[in-house]
Amino acid sequence: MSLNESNPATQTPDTSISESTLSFFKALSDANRLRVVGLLAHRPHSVEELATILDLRPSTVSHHLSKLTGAGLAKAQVDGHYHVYSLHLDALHQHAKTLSSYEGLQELAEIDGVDDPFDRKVLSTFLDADGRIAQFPMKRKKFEVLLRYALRLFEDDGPWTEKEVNERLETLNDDTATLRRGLVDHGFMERETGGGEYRLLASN
Amino acid sequence: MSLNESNPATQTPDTSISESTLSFFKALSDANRLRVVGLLAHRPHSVEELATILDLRPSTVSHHLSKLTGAGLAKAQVDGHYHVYSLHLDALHQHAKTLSSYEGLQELAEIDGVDDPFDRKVLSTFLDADGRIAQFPMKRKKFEVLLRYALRLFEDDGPWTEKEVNERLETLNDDTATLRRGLVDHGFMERETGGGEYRLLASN
DNA sequence: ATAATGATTCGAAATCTATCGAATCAGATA
DNA sequence: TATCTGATTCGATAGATTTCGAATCATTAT
Repeated sequence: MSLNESNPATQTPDTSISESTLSFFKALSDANRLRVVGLLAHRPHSVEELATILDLRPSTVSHHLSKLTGAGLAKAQVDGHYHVYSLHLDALHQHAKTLSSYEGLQELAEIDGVDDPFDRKVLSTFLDADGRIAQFPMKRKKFEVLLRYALRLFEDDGPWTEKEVNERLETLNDDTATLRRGLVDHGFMERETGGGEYRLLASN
Repeated sequence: MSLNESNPATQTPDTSISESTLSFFKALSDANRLRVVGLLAHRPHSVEELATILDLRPSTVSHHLSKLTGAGLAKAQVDGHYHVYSLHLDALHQHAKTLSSYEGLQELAEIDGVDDPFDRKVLSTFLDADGRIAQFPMKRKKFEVLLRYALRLFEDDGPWTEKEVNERLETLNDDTATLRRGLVDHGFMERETGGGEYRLLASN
């Protein structure tokens, strides 16, 4: 029993992974594009040249080049009506470094859709490999990062009973009371005065 | 006018690129597989665990893992009836190095279907980026590597007239006489006594 | 201005890939 | 031995990718 199963809010698709890493590998996952990179490593080439060497139509080469530039691997320099493409080494070296470092690799499994570097850092510190909260941080600011992380369990329309809230929070940590009180005290949720049900506050 | 156009022998498909490089990038060109790598970078996981975390069926995860192991990125350790997968860092570091070094990148455009390391070295030295012979080596052994490279222009059934032979060799170097004589003198081709046409000798 | 050339975009066809469920296989357990 | 559980393999399907040719753009040449 883990995250992601009966819970609608955890059905997050593959929006994880620094989008750029994926497009980087996708760009290099085709034989012809690898050859293009090899050719550009020798010297810059125009689209037509590449088309002749690779025995492909210019439109096809253009398509490949757009994937490479999209991944930051190549850049075009317009000269006359030739578009001369050359390699852009920065992206290559950066991703090569990711592959060489252990931390870089671990970040590939980082939490979905979290862009802020501070948030990523906090989450990678306090979540275990299964995405559960391993330990609560002392600092208020870090605790709030975890609370925002917990909010993704409540993306459907509320309100929810305390029992429902607890069930969802339990996928993150057994100490549901701390989490539930945290959500209220830090202004992410409110408890209705009437039935005592919970709902989200705006701004989320 | 370059290699690869009206010539049947140059219609070589994408058999270039150290097959392993391509499968490496293909293995990492999927969001879920990247997440698997990230998870394995934290600690080894069983198929079932991964399936739960990623919210995929075990059969799907199995499929992904077979791609990763096929690329040398992961390896399974059978324990009980659990298959515990862990990262295999060697492949990662090796390919990361390819990406960081200029020569490594250039080899991505290396010549189709040449496996022998010595041959690859010679060809990368004496061919230009378009696959033409930039210069003739002095050493007999290296010259023969180029002659074997030239043989791929004659994969259809001969014989060919001297004019036809020259036309094909011209795609490699303007000095067709040197190449043509080389092919004969080193025993790759023979000239018929009758009509003077050229044909291949066996062993090729 | 008109034509020509190289590049890109668009739409369509063929191929490949990710994913699932069902069937099978292999240890472990009763 | 029979059964259960986790892993793999197989077949099917929906979706993505590669590739082409035709149409369009932009820039140079006539």
